Amino acid sequence: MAATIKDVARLAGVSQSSVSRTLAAPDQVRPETRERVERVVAQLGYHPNRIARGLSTGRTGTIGFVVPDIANPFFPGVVKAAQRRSRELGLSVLLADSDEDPATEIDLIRTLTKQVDGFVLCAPRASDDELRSVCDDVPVVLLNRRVGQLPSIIFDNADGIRQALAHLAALGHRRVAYVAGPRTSWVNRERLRAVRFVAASMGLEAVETGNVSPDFEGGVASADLVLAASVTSVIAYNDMIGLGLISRFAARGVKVPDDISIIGFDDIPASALVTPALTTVSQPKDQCGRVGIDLLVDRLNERERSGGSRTSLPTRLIVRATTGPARPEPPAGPGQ
Amino acid sequence: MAATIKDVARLAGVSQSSVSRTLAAPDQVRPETRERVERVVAQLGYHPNRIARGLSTGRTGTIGFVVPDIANPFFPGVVKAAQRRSRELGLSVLLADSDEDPATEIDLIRTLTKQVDGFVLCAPRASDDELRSVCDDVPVVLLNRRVGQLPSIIFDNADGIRQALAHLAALGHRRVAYVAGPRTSWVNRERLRAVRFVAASMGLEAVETGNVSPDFEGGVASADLVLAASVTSVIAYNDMIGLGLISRFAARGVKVPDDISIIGFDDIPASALVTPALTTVSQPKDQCGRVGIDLLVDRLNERERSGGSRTSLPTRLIVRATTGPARPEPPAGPGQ
DNA sequence: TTGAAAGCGGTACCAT
DNA sequence: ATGGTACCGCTTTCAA
Repeated sequence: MAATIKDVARLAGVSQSSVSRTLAAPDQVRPETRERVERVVAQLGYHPNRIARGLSTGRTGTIGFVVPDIANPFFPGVVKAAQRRSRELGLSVLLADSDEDPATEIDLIRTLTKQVDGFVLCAPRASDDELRSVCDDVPVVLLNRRVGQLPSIIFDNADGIRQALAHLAALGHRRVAYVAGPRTSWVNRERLRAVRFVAASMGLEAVETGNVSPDFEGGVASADLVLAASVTSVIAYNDMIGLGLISRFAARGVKVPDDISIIGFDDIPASALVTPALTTVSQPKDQCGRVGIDLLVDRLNERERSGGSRTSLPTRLIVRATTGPARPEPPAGPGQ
Repeated sequence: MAATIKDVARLAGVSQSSVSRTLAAPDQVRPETRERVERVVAQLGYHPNRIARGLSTGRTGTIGFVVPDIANPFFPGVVKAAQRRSRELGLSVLLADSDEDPATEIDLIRTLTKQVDGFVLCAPRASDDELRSVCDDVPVVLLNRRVGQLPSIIFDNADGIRQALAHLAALGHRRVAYVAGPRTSWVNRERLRAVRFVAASMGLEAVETGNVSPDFEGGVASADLVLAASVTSVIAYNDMIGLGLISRFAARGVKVPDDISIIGFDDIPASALVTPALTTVSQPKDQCGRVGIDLLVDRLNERERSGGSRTSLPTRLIVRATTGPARPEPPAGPGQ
């Protein structure tokens, strides 16, 4: 079996207390003693049992990280960054996948609550009220979701939309479609609002083609609607929809970007790999994951500051091959 | 604070032992007592502290899941399945990302060892010896890697290669290139060996274009080599390389699949999204993740069976748009 | 069937 | 500076 603090104490001829101190507060122990302990620690390859430590300190050294769907290409990047940052801080990450189900999400959190010091909730699907109630029991940081004053990190969606629309306007586009994601999505509402507001302020005409599922199929399904809308450009709720649009446009012989320009959101890995590569609004996933951990750790340490800090991360337009100058005339829709 | 077993015991007017029993072995307590306890449990929303339980039982209810790179599109699918299965079994998953670094990997495992009941090591990068030594301390299941008799789950790479080559042969191809992945990769060696063996047995001519990094850039870099090899078809070590090939071929005006057929490996999500969609050998990621957990749990329970069970999962060719009939003449390479 | 009590491996307070 | 010791929350003998 692995060595315990007792073994170390015995072999070093000191008390458990001294061993514990040597590890936690080396300067509180005489160099002589310290060295003796350290030698034994090294010799035995002793590593304190974090579980046991957790029991007495109340701190587990573990952070719960909840995502709706780890297979969704947006999340791995965030998880990776969070993971890396946690390691730097000597923390572990307990990952939980809620399968996009609000009930599972809450259930997961409740079950794990005592195993972790706090949670980073990535784009949580639960209701505001549920989220609030969870926060009463355990420190939480929200990613990509804002609920009251709870500490959260979001991306500057409005500015992303602004950059996208400015880009299109500069290319001479006047009519742009917005393919909306799930009606229930907080982020979708944010982007939709921004499209309306910014388009108006830029003198662009924004048309909405309705809500679709935020995946490839959703994009495929909305492609014909977009065409029928006689626009020269389209902004998709996310990249998966954008990819679906590209695919369906190709199948219908609509040239991208000659006939129509496409802009996605998220900059998922696949966007750079397709042909033509998708112009997209990138959200700094790594920064998001890192800051998420940092914010949570801050809260863990400074228990006094109960007022949540709300952070906004910049987005950045990445121009690739799906955007180009507007055609003089919009492409003919099927019914024209 | 959250309720403890003491609170429940006091309110129910019984001992801690009875509460513990009510939860662990309900049939060992008088129905009367049980009901009283259960009522209080419900009333207090009591959930046993898994950390504390872990201390006394030596079981944490947590499984360590180590991946080289969660951002590698192959892994999220596996993780998701493992996650789901763990949840079904009431287990939690501690995810660790080694950043493709063997040293980090081992370090991670050592640190986490006492926090978990066992590990599932996904395509571990460490050496055979290191892996063996780890296994002395904690139950481990290997995914996509075989080390001696250690319990492991691999895919039937050879059969995947066989299916791929048979498909190409049926399309009339006679010369096929294999774009190899990292020389150090266990899986690459497996596939390379199979290519040589199976091609020979089918009367196909296999040419090797050398090792490249297993990513998009690797594919791009090898595309011209493939062309110069005057083959009509190519099998890539993995899909990312395949995607790179598609991209570079498109840039060079080489038509896929008319001029050359491409087959990838892994069936990562992006493969289905690109145009033309990539024909690929699919490995059942979900099954892999699920079985990985099951196998580990088996070992956890039946401590006697120390002989490792070695499982092989079937692979399946998914024909999409990058494979077609062989051209009568191979495309002209640059130097011809 | 039930309760008392001894750990599990640490931490931290209190003396010394 | 060091050692003794009472917990942390739960499980698990061992008696009753």
